[in-house]
Amino acid sequence: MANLSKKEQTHQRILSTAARMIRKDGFEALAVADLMKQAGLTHGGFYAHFANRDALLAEALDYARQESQDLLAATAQQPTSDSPALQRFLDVYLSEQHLAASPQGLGCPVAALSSEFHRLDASGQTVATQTVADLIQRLLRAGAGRLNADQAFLLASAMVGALQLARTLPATEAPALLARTRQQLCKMFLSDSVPATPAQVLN
Amino acid sequence: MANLSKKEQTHQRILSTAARMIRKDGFEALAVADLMKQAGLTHGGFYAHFANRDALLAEALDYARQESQDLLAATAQQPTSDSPALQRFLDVYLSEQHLAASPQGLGCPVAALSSEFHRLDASGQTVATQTVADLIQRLLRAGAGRLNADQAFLLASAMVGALQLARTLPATEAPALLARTRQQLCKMFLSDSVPATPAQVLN
DNA sequence: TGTACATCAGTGAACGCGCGTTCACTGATGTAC
DNA sequence: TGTACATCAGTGAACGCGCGTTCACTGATGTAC
Repeated sequence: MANLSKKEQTHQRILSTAARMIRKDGFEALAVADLMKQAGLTHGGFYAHFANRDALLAEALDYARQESQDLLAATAQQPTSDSPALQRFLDVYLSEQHLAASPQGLGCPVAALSSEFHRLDASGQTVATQTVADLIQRLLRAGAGRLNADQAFLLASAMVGALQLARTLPATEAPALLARTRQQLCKMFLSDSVPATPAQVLN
Repeated sequence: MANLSKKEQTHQRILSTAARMIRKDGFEALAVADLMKQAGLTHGGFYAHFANRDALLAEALDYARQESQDLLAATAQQPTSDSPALQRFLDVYLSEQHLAASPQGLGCPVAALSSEFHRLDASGQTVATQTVADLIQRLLRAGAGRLNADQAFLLASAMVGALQLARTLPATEAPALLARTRQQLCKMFLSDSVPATPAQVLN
């Protein structure tokens, strides 16, 4: 970040702004003039930084992916905790803060945008695929041998789906529901000794 | 359907068209003039049927909810099968056909649209909440005592998330991945006798 | 150190276009007598 | 049965607006001498 030219700094600022906007309001709602205004610029300069709006969307998603990855890594790798990495990942991902993140333009872009990925252009699709693969990879790494690829995919699906459904249900119930979902997933994927049939987990 | 007036028939035709369009391209992409054209009408007549575009979106989501509910009920209640209702529900929901449904404007509207629900207006939110609650209720009923509410929410999250993530991953891998996800979920939520720790299920 | 000039990131007016919405009108339908 | 009229679903021109994109220009920066 230190050796960026002024233009590169501006480029990053536009991307950072766009990464927030797409998570808040979706890809389609992002207007070039609005983006540039929010980044403190005028709309004409946009095309000195990006070939067109579609290219910006792909770059912004990639920026959000990295940002979210850095944040989750930083939060989950606090050395104070001695719980398993996967447990900490679940705690952060299914937290009340993360539930509230995407309306603020923060948090995991998959949870914010996954049902819109298939409308991106070809290069956007590539970034989207990588973003999903990234999330699964991070779970695999956090699982540290506890998970295989299929289990990581299922866990990622459940986590992403849980955030999206919880956001749609009444705000009064959502946080508690999400907390209980986290407990279920922890018991299913983190208890080595205890068998984890749902009936046993919850009754 | 038999006793509908001509205007009511037109209304249903617009809704049916809109329900397909939103699942295919999302809420934001639906243009009033395009919708009316696809329904075989001119755009001016739109406002004799709906207060405005937002009201149409809410009604179209509700139409898609009912349509998807009817279809799933019909498919899953085939009397030829003697497998549990929940198993049949999972088989249909995580099928290759359902994976391919939303790009065609068919299938479960939650799987097609869940990350866009929070951008609907107030009455749209109400329908969205009901649509999600509906999906969970159908799982509860299909579970027939096997599931409690929290388990149904987790299962719904996993199913919706799995479809969305599978759609983003390479099309060559997606169907097989989804099939293995279905197997995992069946073993986790349908085996009464066998303990279902993921490690045991898959290794 | 001071002046002249090239570079180029960012500006803002302008473009063609499609959007949601309005409204005066048309023409088919069905009722009144 | 036949004519006159009211109803009203649907038409299509028009509106103001914001969109993505273009491009001639500005003015700050840094290099050459």
